[in-house]
Amino acid sequence: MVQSSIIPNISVDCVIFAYDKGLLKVLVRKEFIPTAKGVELRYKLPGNHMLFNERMEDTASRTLLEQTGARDIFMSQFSVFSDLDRLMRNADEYSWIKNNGLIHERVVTIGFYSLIKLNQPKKIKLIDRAEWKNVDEAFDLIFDHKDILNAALKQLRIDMLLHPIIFELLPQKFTLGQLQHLFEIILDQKFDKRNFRRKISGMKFLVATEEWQEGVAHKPAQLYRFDKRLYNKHKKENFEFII
Amino acid sequence: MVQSSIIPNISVDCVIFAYDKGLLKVLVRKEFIPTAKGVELRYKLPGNHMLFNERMEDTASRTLLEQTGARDIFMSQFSVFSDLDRLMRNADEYSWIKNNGLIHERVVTIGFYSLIKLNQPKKIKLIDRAEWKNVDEAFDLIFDHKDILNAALKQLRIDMLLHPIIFELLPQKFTLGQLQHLFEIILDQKFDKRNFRRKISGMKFLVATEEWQEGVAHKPAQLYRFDKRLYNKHKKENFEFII
DNA sequence: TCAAAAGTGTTAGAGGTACACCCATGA
DNA sequence: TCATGGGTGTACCTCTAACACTTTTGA
Repeated sequence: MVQSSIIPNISVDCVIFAYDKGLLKVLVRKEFIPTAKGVELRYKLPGNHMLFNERMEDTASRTLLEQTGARDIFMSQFSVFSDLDRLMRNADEYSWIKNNGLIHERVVTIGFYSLIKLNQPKKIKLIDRAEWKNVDEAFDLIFDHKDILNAALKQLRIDMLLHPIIFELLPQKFTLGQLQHLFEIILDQKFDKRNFRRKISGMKFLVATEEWQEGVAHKPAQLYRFDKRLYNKHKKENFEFII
Repeated sequence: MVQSSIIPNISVDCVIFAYDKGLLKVLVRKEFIPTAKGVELRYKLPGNHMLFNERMEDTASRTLLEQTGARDIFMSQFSVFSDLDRLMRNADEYSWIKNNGLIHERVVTIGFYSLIKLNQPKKIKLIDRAEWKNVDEAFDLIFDHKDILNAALKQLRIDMLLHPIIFELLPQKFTLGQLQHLFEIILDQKFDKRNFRRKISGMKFLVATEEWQEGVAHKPAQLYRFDKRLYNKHKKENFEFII
């Protein structure tokens, strides 16, 4: 891809969430920023400038593919960030990215958030310098990327109550305990186990498989899966997901 | 403002809603497009290219001010439109806007929707060629503006259930009948009058004034107002609006 | 045998839904 | 006096919230 095909004033930034070992993770890229005090390690969200022959969704897919090696990842455009000083809040960060030659003084960025299954079925291969960070430990992000992350989380919290997107973070087959726990960590709110399961069991599109957990030091849980077809049938009547 | 300060690839389009005589209106601009068959009357949403020294909200405010003469109008950024052919789906429309000299081949537009009080308290003065159209009669919009309008409506329907924004469309003092009717026409759904009023009366931030409707050919209704302070107090406990 | 999560019912209260009549006003 | 929307109460039912114990497994 040639340099000239880049739209200089528009970029797409991706907030890629994953659920791993009971924690909500976000994908960040390590960057080493030279400052007066020496080289500082900072993080940024993955992103790219939009190309002239791309829709914003294409730029987002390209970024996801580039960072994780995965295609067909769930993504949702949630907000735009256009503050005049968004790249210039910190002089060191700005001169660093300016020196990388990729950037115009004024870049409006379109925020996408993505949900990705870490285990199955697609293999995830992070590129060099990309890493998963716990969402609540991702503070030292450059530019306005912390704002973007917070806005993504806020949108995710709304969307997950209205649409069945939470399953994008879980393996194909999961336990109700995992499902409940994932709700709890994203919403930062505890649910009563029995009430949660009663509500869930009213959802016809959550179907029990004949498989059980293995190798756990407690009573193994039955595995469930999300049935998209059943969901599409039922949502017409039920209007939406609504947990 | 000089031409050179325009960012050529980014625009903001505004879907401005209003409630008038029991109908939901949207502001459109008349455009006369020369075609092989003669001059055709088409409509477009108001919008502007972003300037280099503007945030997207500034571009939106500028557009609102320019079209209606009003400031401090409620607005909300809801989506971005970046399809490659979004300005070129129709050759006549494209050559018309290209001849107006304002446009680059590739423009990504940021969609805002606005809610505006037609009667009070600010005086609305539409500029030439702007007019209110019933939302369900706004079909012949150019470019992808019909898509933008539909997306705005969809977002409005979600937002109005979660946040107390519906009052932005009503006069400062309104009847419960108006409020219910406005819900009904936006959501395209009927509500039971008694149940609606019971629910409403649980909302402490909707306060009855000591004024009544005048000049109506039926029993005059009591006027209510939305109290933002009370809302801000109560929402902490109640989490949100949620109708 | 211990620790850890799975799995399961009941009750009380709150909130939702469905439904019909009289009232005040201007035309 | 008629048409129009305003204003009101009740009964049923569903959903929510709160709560504790037994089971199965690996370590």
